[in-house]
Order: sequence, then structure tokens, then C-alpha cells
Amino acid sequence: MIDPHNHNLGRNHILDSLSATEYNHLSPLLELVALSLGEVIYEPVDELRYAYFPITCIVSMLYVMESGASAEIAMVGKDGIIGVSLFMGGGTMPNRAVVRSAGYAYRLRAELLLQEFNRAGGCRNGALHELLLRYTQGLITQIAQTSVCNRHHFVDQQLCRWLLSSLDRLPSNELIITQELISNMLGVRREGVTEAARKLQQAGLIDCHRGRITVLDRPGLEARTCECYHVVKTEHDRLRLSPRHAQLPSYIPLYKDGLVRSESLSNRQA
Amino acid sequence: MIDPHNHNLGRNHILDSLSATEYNHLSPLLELVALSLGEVIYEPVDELRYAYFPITCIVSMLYVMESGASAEIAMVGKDGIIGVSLFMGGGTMPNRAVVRSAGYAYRLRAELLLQEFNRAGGCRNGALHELLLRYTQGLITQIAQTSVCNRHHFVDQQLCRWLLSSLDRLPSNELIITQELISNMLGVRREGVTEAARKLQQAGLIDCHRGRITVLDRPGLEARTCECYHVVKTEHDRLRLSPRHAQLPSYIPLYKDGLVRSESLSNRQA
DNA sequence: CTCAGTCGGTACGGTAACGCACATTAGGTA
DNA sequence: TACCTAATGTGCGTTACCGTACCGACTGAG
Repeated sequence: MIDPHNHNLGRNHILDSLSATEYNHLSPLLELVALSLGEVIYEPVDELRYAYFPITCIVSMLYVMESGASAEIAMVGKDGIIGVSLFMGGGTMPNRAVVRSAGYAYRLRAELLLQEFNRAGGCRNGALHELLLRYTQGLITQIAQTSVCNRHHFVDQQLCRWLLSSLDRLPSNELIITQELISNMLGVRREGVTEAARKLQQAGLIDCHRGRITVLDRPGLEARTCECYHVVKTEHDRLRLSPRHAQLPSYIPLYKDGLVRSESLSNRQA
Repeated sequence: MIDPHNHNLGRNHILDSLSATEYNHLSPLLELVALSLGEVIYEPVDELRYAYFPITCIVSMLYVMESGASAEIAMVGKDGIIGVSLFMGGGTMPNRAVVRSAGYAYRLRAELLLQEFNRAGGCRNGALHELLLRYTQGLITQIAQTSVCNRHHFVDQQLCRWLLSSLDRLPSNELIITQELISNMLGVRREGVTEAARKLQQAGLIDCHRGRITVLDRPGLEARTCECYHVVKTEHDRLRLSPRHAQLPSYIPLYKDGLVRSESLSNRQA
């Protein structure tokens, strides 16, 4: 069995943020598992038996509509955990978690996660408690920004955002995924993704090849994506780094004089 | 000063779910405030000084883009709390919270909220801790479903969803809001809302009149809205009612054989 | 009452994305 | 090798929504 720690595959950010004492306490309980493309971690009504800490894989939370159409709600990789409903108290979530990039993850039995989550560190809650909640706040921002992006931005921009977000969670610059799959994540037509990808390829930013996308020019993608990517990334980094109370982000996109600025709700200017 | 408890204005669900002992401990710390339309509770980088428990008001969390365009991320009324970033650990959130329906709320100083949140009940976390986290999970579902709705559903359906969600948080069947404002929440053109509202009015479901919308036929709206409303409502009720581990919802919309059902990611059928 | 400003209704050309149909090509398999 | 399927590319009519413009009507202030 491989050990990701020795193979330089990168590790899970939440686990990495634990103190040595805490990690040593937890590590014998973790089980390394290989997750393959398409594997379903949970369905809408499933009570989770495990929480997953991805290392090299990426898992998508996605909602599948009655019509069969779908949309990705959030993606989780080495930055996070699958199974927030365990410690948030709901037990289940009305969406599906599916592996969309094969790789490794640690898994932890649900009851053990809860035990660690509720373990008091001194008179307060423990480190894992704080880490998980802070990650979940970042997840909220990711979901919210996806919503905004769905509303206002072009497929081209959304594809850039999606590629960049994926890249941030992968060890290389290569994505193993078909355009059809991406279209299911973005909730658009497959042809729309093809069209957008063609533009990026013509601009020399990516190379598409039968279920494999190689990113050639990351800064180029960053220049083409919408603000949504940056908002989520900045917030994510802020929440990851700040141990207790986060410092303000250097990127402050919202102090435009838009809708509902101060007193009046109706002072909108473009 | 009015006391909402005596005026039958309804109360805040989170506070209501506390035991008598816990509520009595908290209640002297709560301050009743009147919030007026357009008031901004927090801006993206604001450290919150108070958490707000709406009673009769509705507060929207909305993101305002660089261009000035906006989109509502979630709405919070008597069902919830404004200020999740306080106990989730991030301190701030990259969006704006603004009062979009005037009314009353209790507010609680941030440090007192945190104190209560972290207060252990026996060997475990306290009731408020659990209530707040469970509410936050519902909030996640609300945000996620808004994202899905933005992607896939018509403005007509979204307007129905929005009206119904608002209605659930209001004491009467009357909304005091302009169509322009609604368009800012939904992130669409004002004319789009006018058009959709006209259809609903012609169908006899609502009555629009200069910044005032009266809902005449709630079931009619429910029949016209998309699944998104029901998903959020069902999940919300489930999370509110279940004290520890939630029972399964009676409404299970996701067991269609859509995308990424079991093994294969690419077995999509409409 | 008068007037100004807000709010809502209507129209029209433009366009991003859709639904569908079909051609092409790469890669694995017999 | 030949074949078959999955993956990608392309075209075309349709449509929901956009941007803009303009107008009528209601409301509240003076």
C-alpha cells in the first residue's frame, strides 16, 4: 500500500493543519483508500459511514434534477473534507458526492470523526472542530460564488474558473476528464464546453485531447476567468491560513458602489 | 418598546428551540432592534459586532459584482441568524447582508454569541452550538439550490420560489418590495420580473401594486415553482425539527437515474 | 392642486445558450 | 488489420433573456 506522505503526492490541508499531537492521535484511525472515477461517495439520503479527506482525488458535490440535468455545487479536493453533514448535524445532504478525478483519500469512520470533532481542547473546542468549521465557511463561499457565476458569467469564463479550481487541487497540470463530464458539472450543453475549450485551445492556453486537458498557460486562464475564481481562492486561502481570527484579504472586490450600498436599496449604478 | 413575544409577531426559530433554562440565560443578553429597509448589516470585510436573530424582518445575503450587478445568495428571516461567520471562525464573509423587508430582530453581541456557542453542555457542546450548526447546514442547502436554480430554471419559476421563500418568513401574505428590488435579488432585468409578475397576476395568483405584492393563491405559486423551493423547504424543516439525527425527508427528489448514478459518470439519460 | 419622481408596463433588436442532428477522429479491441 | 465506440467538432433554427428606450400611472411632497 502506498503512503502518500512518502510519495510526495501532497496531503490533505485539514489534516496537515493539526498539531503533531492531534495528528498522531488521529492518524492510526485514518484509512487510505483509492477512489476511482465515477464512484459515488453518498447519495441524497445516505447516512454517511465515513468522512473522506481527499489527497489526490477530486470529489464533486452535485445536484441532479428531476429532469436528469445536473449542476455542480462545489468541488472538494485536498483542501477539504467530504461529509460536512456529519458534524453540522444534519446527517445527510440533498445532493450527490461523486469522484470526478481518481486518486487517493483518507477516510475516517463517522463516529470517530464526531468524537474528535466534539473533543474539547482544554475548556474550548478542539483544533479539528475549528478547522472543520472554518473549512465549511470556505465551502459556503465556494457554493455562493458558483451561484453568482451561474447567474452572470459566460460559459467561457466559467470554464476557466472550473479549470483553475480543479488545477488547484491536482498534482499536475493535466485533467483527466471529458468535455461531456465538464458540461454536466457546469450544467451547460456539451457543445458549449467544446466551443469554449476550442477558444482556449486556439489561444494556446490549453491542449484538449480525448478526455485529457493539459493546461499550458495558467496565467492566461486567470486573465480570462471572472472575479468568482479569485474571490473563492482568496477567501479559501484566508480561512486556511488564519489560525484564529482571519486578517482581511488583500483582494477586496466588493467595495464598488453597487446596489444597496448604504441606506438606499435602489441606488443602482452600472 | 414592543415585545414581539406578546404581540404574536412570531419569534425566532433558533431561539425558540432552546430549552427554557438556556433561553432564560440568553434572553437578558438579547436586544430588540428595529431594522429598516435597505439597512446594511455587514459589508464584505466587516468584522461583525453583533449577530442578528430576525423575528419579522428578512435579510438578504447578496453578492455585488465589480460591474455593479448583484445576486442574492440566501435569505434569512425568523428561521435563522445573520452572522454565521462569527461562529464558523472566519470573522467575515465576502458578501453583503442587507435588510430587504423591514421588521424586528434580536441582536446579540458577537463575543457573547461566541461564548454561548462554545459553552459546553455536560461533556458535549451545548444546544445553541448544535442549533446554529444545523441551521448553517440548511443555509448551505439554500445557497446550493439557488445556484442550481440560477442555472436551470426560468425566471418565472424563480420568481415563484422567491415569493414563496419570502412568504415563509413573513407574518402576512403581503410583501413590501418593488419589482426592481426583486430583479436585483434574482440577478435579472427588472423587465424580466415585470413580465413574470404579469403572468402570475393574470393567473390570479398575486396582486402587484407599486411596491406591494399580495399573494392570493399560495398553492398556485407552489404548483408553478421549480423543485428547488421544495428541496430547500423540506430540508429546512427536517433540520429544524430533528433534535439529533434527522429522519429522512418524505420528499426525496433525487433518486432519478440521472447523471453519475452509480459506477459510471457518463451514463446520462434525460 | 400641481409637480416631480418612483414604479411598472411595453416594445424591439441583439445574443448567448439551447436542442437537435450529424460528421469526424482517436483509441481500444477483436 | 479492420472495426466499433467514445469523444470531439460543426451547423442551424429556436428561445429566453438582455440592453435600451420610452411611456403611462400612481404617490407623496409642496
